[in-house]
Amino acid sequence: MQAGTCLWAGLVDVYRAIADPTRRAILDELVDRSGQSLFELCARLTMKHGIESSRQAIAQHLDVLEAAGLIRTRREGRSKLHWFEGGPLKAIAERWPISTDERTFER
Amino acid sequence: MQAGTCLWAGLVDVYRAIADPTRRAILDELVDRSGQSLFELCARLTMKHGIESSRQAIAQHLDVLEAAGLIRTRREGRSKLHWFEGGPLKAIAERWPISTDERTFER
DNA sequence: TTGACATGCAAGCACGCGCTTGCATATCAT
DNA sequence: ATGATATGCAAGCGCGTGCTTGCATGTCAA
Repeated sequence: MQAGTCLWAGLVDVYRAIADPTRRAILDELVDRSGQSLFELCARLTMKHGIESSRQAIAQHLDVLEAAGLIRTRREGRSKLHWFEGGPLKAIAERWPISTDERTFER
Repeated sequence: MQAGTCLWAGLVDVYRAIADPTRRAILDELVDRSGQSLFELCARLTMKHGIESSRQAIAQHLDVLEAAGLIRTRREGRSKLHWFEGGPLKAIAERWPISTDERTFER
């Protein structure tokens, strides 16, 4: 996915990115603690979220999230650190009316 | 999907429901005009959104959206009318911080 | 009742997605 | 230099997903 299916990297919309529960947990983790590396994420996802995905699987999820603009990255030595980026989520929050008006059930 | 894969109907989360572009267009349409029937939706999706999915395909999408709690339905004669329901979207809007603070990129 | 209209149900299929496996590259300590 | 650490790249696989096809059920007008 990092390469075999690396045709995306632009055709990855935010909606599909957050469709996967593991990717949502990654976002939760990065909000809780910024600038984690891949190894840190793997460890804490296993500890706190009960996720047992492999390192490669997590790396692929990170690629999808980055392609969707939901995380920013920066190399630091031999590690790659990751930051949460909430900007793209605005589109979702503003697209449909959230509040439920009872009158909407009438014609 | 309406039956063959009708094991869901509860294990359909909101995130997966809005992952499909056709389903998002359906929500847009129902927000724009409440209480549409399946036929109305098919027609207007083709007209305004350039979607050429079959009636059965749209019906299956509606099942997914209803299972996710994103639409409510009501039978009216031989038609089944559909209403948008924004409640489940709250979970998404409130889960992660939307506003992008530049300091988040620092450790 | 009969036919037309609107939706429901079921089975099968092609493709994408997430995962694994295996190896390659890059950086740091000794 | 050498090994250890951390990540990158590529190919392949199983399964879920969305779609199609075909028919059944239900509702209304004549």
